[in-house]
Amino acid sequence: MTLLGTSLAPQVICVVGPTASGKSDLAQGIALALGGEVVSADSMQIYRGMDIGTGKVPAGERAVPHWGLDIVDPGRPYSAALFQDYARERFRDIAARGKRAVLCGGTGFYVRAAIDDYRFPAGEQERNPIRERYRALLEESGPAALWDMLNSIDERSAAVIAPADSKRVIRALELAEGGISYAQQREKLASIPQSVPARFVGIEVEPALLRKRIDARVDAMVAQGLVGEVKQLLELGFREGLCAPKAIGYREIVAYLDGETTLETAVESIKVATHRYAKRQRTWFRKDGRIRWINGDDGDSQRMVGEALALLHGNDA
RNA sequence: GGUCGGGUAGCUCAGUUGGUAGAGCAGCGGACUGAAAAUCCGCGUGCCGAGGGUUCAAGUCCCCCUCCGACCA
Repeated sequence: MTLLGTSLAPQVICVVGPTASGKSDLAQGIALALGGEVVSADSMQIYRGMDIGTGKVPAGERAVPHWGLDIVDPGRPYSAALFQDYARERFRDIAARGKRAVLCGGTGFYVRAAIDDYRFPAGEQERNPIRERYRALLEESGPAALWDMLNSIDERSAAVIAPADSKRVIRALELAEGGISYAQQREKLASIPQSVPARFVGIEVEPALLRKRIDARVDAMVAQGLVGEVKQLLELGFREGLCAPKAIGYREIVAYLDGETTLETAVESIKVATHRYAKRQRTWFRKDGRIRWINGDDGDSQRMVGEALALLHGNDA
């Protein structure tokens, strides 16, 4: 919208798909071909020091600038709202230099926050006393009591949130204190307009094949020193973080280092958790009609880049 | 070779006094406006190892075969 006026409106190219589908290579390949720069939309790659387990493209393999990596310490909370600001700043900056932004995301929520007209209520802060209060309440009274509470304050929101979904119950309570209705926000969801000019390319991989690829990737991460990486993070107070310690691959290795499981079962759990994560990603992206899908079964990124470019050009005005 | 266990959903197993089967995990489908790799919701037809028998009716009882495990030789 702000970039109208040129026939060459530099649309952001979004590369999406489940983990291990080959997004990073495809995004970089497209950026290379178009003189672009990659902006990662990944809720875990933003953290410094979480490299192996998040599958960050190693610094030595970055042929174009990569943004959205290592922007915050693992102890810090982060959010889709912060990413929205960050990504849009990057888009502007990249465009100002005459380059093309290639958003590469596995975190569907972040992709939508960056591209679509999501309006997050103001007032974000690092330590959220209201949230902490409700969290404490959840601890002592349980999920049902919390939901009942929401139900008495904001019936409509309670109606659309499952009683066990404490995270959203808390968020709705928070919003209610500020006079905002969670339910009302949610109703607008379906009709949110796109606010950043963009094109979408998605990679799909046959599920059974993807699972095998994920398993191999997890084994490779362990071989590359995932355990050591987690140890180092723990020394830096990794446990205190709100989001980062929940990352797949990290929480399981922490459990192993705490002596709660064997390395073998930890690795097995990482694989299973990643399969499920890929499933959720598929579900998320599947419903987005803007995405043009290309097949990534063979993992041939050269071919995928060619196909993606053809697809993008074909639609170009 | 013999004795005892056991062969039931992809995996681990339940299955009451015989009335054609059910959990967990996996998997699949879905939701998702400040945590999203998070959080939550929904989905269980499988030659009950093969064959024969008893019975109105067998995963469940009897016979035989077969496979796995343990023990005895």
